[in-house]
Amino acid sequence: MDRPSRPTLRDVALRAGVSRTTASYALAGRATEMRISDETADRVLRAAAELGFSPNRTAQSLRTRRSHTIGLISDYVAYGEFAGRMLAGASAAARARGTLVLIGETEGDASLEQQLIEEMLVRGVDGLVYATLACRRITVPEALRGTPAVLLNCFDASASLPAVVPDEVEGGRRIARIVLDAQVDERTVIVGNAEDPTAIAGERRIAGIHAEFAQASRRVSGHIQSRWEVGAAFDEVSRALADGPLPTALICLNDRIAMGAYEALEAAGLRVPHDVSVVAFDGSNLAQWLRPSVTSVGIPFEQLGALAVDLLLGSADWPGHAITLPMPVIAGASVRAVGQPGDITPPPIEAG
Amino acid sequence: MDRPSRPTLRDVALRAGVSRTTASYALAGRATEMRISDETADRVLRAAAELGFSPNRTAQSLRTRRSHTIGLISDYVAYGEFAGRMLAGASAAARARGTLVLIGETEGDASLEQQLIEEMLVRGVDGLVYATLACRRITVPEALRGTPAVLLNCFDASASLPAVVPDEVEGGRRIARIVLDAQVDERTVIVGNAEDPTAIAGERRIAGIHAEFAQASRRVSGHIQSRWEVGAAFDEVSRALADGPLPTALICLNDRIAMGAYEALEAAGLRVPHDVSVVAFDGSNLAQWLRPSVTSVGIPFEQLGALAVDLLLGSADWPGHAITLPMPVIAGASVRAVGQPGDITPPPIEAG
DNA sequence: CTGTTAGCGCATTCAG
DNA sequence: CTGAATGCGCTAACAG
Repeated sequence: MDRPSRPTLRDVALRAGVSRTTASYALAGRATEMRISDETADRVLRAAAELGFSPNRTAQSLRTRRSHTIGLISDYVAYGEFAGRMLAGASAAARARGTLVLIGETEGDASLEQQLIEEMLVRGVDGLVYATLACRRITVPEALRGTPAVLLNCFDASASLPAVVPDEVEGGRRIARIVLDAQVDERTVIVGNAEDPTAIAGERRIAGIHAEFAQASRRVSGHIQSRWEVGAAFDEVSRALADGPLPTALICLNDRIAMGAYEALEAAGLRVPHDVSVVAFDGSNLAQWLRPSVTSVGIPFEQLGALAVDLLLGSADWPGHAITLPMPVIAGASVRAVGQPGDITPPPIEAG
Repeated sequence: MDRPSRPTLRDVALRAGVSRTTASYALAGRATEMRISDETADRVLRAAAELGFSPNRTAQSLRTRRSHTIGLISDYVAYGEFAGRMLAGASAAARARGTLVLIGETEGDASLEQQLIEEMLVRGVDGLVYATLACRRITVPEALRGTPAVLLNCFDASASLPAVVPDEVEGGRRIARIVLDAQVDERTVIVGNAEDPTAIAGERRIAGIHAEFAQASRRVSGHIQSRWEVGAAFDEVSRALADGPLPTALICLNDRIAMGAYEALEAAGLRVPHDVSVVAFDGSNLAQWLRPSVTSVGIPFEQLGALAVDLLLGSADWPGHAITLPMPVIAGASVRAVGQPGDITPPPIEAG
């Protein structure tokens, strides 16, 4: 008493009174090409519909070597909202092309990574998306060679594989422009370190900020080193506030740092944006939940994921170098508007 | 010039100088059972290793009707950290049994849901996990009938399918016990509504809180209705603080509400836990990031996901009704300790 | 226009 | 102990 097995092509052909070949062609939409009469093709289609037939992808895959399935390997699929958004974007783009996504979480373990890639390959995936939670420079795993693959939120120095990453430098410029435009840039301080040599988001964001300030003939006044965590940021910003002159603007390298900075400012009796303007990166939910909401440059995770899949499945072209996607500014209420009264009235500043 | 195709069983047999049958048995670990000499079996294993052989799962699957792949259907895989944690737990449990996970996000669309289930079935998945982001009562989709399936973070009233859910009632009791033990329960107010008839977390948490209070011959003093969002909670708690008597303890139905409550308390010049103790549900990162960190009852998402998969793949037994998993208390610093000075010194309270 | 035939790579029954 | 033969469900030459 097994569960009733699904109808097979044979059943459809039988019911339509044709051969399996004819049924196959009709179902594949190659009726006219194969000069099958409309009447016959129609009969096949009707039979299939009545039986609720859909082709067994396993058998189809064995024959055609296309599984309509791709694999997505990531260091973390469970770390906050970001990985989920990449997955969602990739999954939606794949589904739009009739393919499903197999997931694998490596937790950064190279051996596990290789096992997962192998497991996907023996299942005949049509290709692999290799993603990282944090944007980083990587060396392509050996197991990825010989298979269609695309890098998502990471890239290889030799550009051996198509890659999709956020335009972090331009993102840095955008957030800097907001500070400059609001004229709260008298004492702008960056918060967050950039010590991990493989995670490149920090250095690129900083580079963008400096570039935009330089272009406006301005300079960033300081840099508070801090891990990208709430607690660390609270500690470091608190210390900086106690030690040095008050900043007029804080550019936090991510939203968690902004949260820590908020807490530190509040503890110091400073108000955002009245006393200090705060901007950040990531555009996470957290940025919107804080009071006032943080103006933050978001990461287009869904689009990154979707583009990676489109690249993999051939509907997008690869220019031969990493594709960068723009980072949207998500406006909050954490920047003092020009002309809005504050403790410090912005004086005209001479260019450095 | 195709990429070199993977070695096949034939190649292994050839290299070992045996038939495909023998190679198959040796590789399947059925050497002794089939009375194959150790020497021969060894030769096969070596040949396989040298060639880097692993069986083509597609072919294997077509023959055996087992794909070593399961599908996970969820309304949202991209909504915050929760869905990711379920995925991670499910994925890890599956991998431990040599199976991979196919994902599908329905966004609550029944038609899309059915399509995704069908797509997974035609790929020959060994079973399906049907998950919801919020714990809810559901009616099992028709497409799930006739296939091994397990419900994750949701359940069917008729218990037609194995289900795994957090023990929300016991979670409610635990958080209530913390408030009672700390003796900050003079004026305990619940924050959050429970209006969605299908999402049962709210009503169960509330039931647990009331039960524990009743057992201690105490009563909850009030209930602030609010959507489970930061902004809404800020508004409602602010209003309540302005209108009525000050609470001594706030039990927030999730962490986002707690964040809104924190902001409202701060705006009202009240300190946590000095003036008001705050506890919550979900145990999200947010609870740890707030200052002071929020004592929160967590949801064991990884374990829920893992257990669902174990149930599906047959290594765990189903008692015939939904399995509940305990919700761990994640201690924070948001509850005033017994004897710690506060604006309100807890007097002995007469039982109601 | 349609049917026959031959595998895709593997597991398995049945003779040696 | 081992090898030849069969078929999972489907696609695609290749004849009719």
